Amino acid sequence: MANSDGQGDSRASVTMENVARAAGVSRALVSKAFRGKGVSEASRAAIFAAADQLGYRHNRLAASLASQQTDTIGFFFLDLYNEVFADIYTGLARVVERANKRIVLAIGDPRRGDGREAVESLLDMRVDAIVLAGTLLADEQLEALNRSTPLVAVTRFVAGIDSAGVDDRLGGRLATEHLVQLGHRRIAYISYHRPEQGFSYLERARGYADVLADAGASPIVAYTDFTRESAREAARELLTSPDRPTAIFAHNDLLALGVIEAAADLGLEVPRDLSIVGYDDIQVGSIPGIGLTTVNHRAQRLGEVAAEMALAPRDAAQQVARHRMFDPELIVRATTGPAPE
Amino acid sequence: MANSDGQGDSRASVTMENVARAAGVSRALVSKAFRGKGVSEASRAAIFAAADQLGYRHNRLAASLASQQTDTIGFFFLDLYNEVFADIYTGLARVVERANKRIVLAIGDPRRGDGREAVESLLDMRVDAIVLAGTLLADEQLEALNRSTPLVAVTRFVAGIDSAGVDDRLGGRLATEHLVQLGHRRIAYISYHRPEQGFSYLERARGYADVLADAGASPIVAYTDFTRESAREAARELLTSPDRPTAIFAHNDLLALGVIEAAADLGLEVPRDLSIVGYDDIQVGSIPGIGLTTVNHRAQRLGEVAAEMALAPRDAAQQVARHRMFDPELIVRATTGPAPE
DNA sequence: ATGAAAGCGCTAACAG
DNA sequence: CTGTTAGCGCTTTCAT
Repeated sequence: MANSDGQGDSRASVTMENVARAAGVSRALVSKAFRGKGVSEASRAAIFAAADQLGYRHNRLAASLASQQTDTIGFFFLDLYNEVFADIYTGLARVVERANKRIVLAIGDPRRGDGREAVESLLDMRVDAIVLAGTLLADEQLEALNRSTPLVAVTRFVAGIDSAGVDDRLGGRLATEHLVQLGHRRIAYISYHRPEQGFSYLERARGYADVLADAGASPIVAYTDFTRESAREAARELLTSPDRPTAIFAHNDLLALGVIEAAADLGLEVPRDLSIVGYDDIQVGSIPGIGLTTVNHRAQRLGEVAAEMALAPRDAAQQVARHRMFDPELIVRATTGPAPE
Repeated sequence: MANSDGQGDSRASVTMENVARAAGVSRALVSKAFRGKGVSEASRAAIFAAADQLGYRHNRLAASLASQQTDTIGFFFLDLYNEVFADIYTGLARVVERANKRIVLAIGDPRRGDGREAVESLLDMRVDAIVLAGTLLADEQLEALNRSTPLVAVTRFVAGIDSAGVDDRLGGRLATEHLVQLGHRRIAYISYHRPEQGFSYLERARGYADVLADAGASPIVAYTDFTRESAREAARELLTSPDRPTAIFAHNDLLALGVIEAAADLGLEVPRDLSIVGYDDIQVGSIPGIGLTTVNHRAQRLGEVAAEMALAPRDAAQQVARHRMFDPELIVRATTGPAPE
């Protein structure tokens, strides 16, 4: 009795044709029944009965090919280790599901390239639109991609591309002002940088620079590759330099966690010896023992807004890109305190 | 000049047929060229030239439909907020990419159901195999699914299903013994429980019970839904009970973080007033300020092993399921200390 | 409401 | 090495 357990092999897939025959109707009718189109109650019943009797499973590949639409939104995000993307996804998924569409994911890796392949894979799948969070692609690359599939960038502003984010310059300012008010003057900024591409997520750095200029202090900037480990190293370097900073503003919370580690590595106490501010307000930052001061941009909402844009057919004639921008909010917790001395 | 920017509309997709015509060859040859089959150098060049001149993009939908294979592994994981899945994914992706296959993801949500729909979506996509991490589906459901598409369960053992994991009973024992050795007797366990399904991830709890029995102590168990918030509540309840535990062993690190929060909520100092042990050894657990004592199971490796199984065609005639089991390791950090008194 | 026929864009034998 | 001929499983007019 090799393999004859009722359910059968299921290797040879059951097709609509089979269901149609079993239900005594045409293939077209089965198709309609499955998509909730007008079908008589009798047929519908017969069809569904036949379908699950045969163990029929709708083949989305074939359906998408035939209908020329996938009803799917692609979502690329940079890093599975950065919780902020979970927030964005949560908001996105909520809206996309409500619209009865699907999401297909492509995950990048800040340690390995700019995620171009991951995004390409989304294009290959013929998604209706792509939402990008934390993309490392250059502006021109994004603009090129946008020509073949509508893009929505989260937390990133590029002229011709729809986007959702907060005013990062203001965010950078809030963070830095907070530190200045606490008496800090030697304030470093840990950023992302990809020299070969000639771009960065610059606005936060601008806000930082604005405030330092007003305070008559000079910027100290270190670069990372968007991983906690690299932030840890960058911070270590900063903190072992002759005139070490008394505060560090990290481009995001993940990097800030790296800074916290570096401080501990060097036996510095936070915030007594070093104040730290992040950006994103990820959940782990609020855990007692971390208590990270940060800038909140309501990532879930950004995901929702991005989803709405991705779902809304951009009006005819490539109208001008839509940019939705909100205000960030400073969240003061335990990693910031008065400057030493 | 409405929209005539060279690149064209790209709405009307370029097909293989177009490329073939432009290159002066047959459609079949284009197909071969794109799949690295034997094609003369001349044709190959002409084809690729024509292809990217026309902006051709290979349609995987059509390809999969025609070839009856997607070369894709589906990966379901429970929760985007639990870093352990990032580790598993990392290992999985490494192996799958090396094999030149693709991964399609389906993400669950412990707050909303058992992820059945997410897994179904993977089946709809006709993936070659599905790797499940943190699935909440019942054994029978998994067995049923396994009949239509090969499954590999990570960190979960079901008789008929391939799996990769560590000896959780041993892991539970290691964690609990550690606490007993520190003098704790009132040790609670925070678990996952889904009563309506009649199953749990039980092995860790068994290890815990084993040790408590040996120590002559009695178990104290609380249930959660696998979210940090619910662990926080469960712990709060435990910690405000008349004879509160001096130690809590959480089913995983994410839940342990919730316990840490609860302790802080109640003004309890860790580990002076309360010792905490997690399971998974996620990265954030090692951050100074958290320093979570935990059990490591090398999640990345589990992902790799699972990928290997998913890629290896299970031998003819449904042979017996393969189970790969490793040994867990206790990692002692700062959240555990001597029992009070 | 239902069915017939014509594809969607590609791959898979099989010839040549 | 190259082309021809059939489909893959479904959706879509367009009749009936």
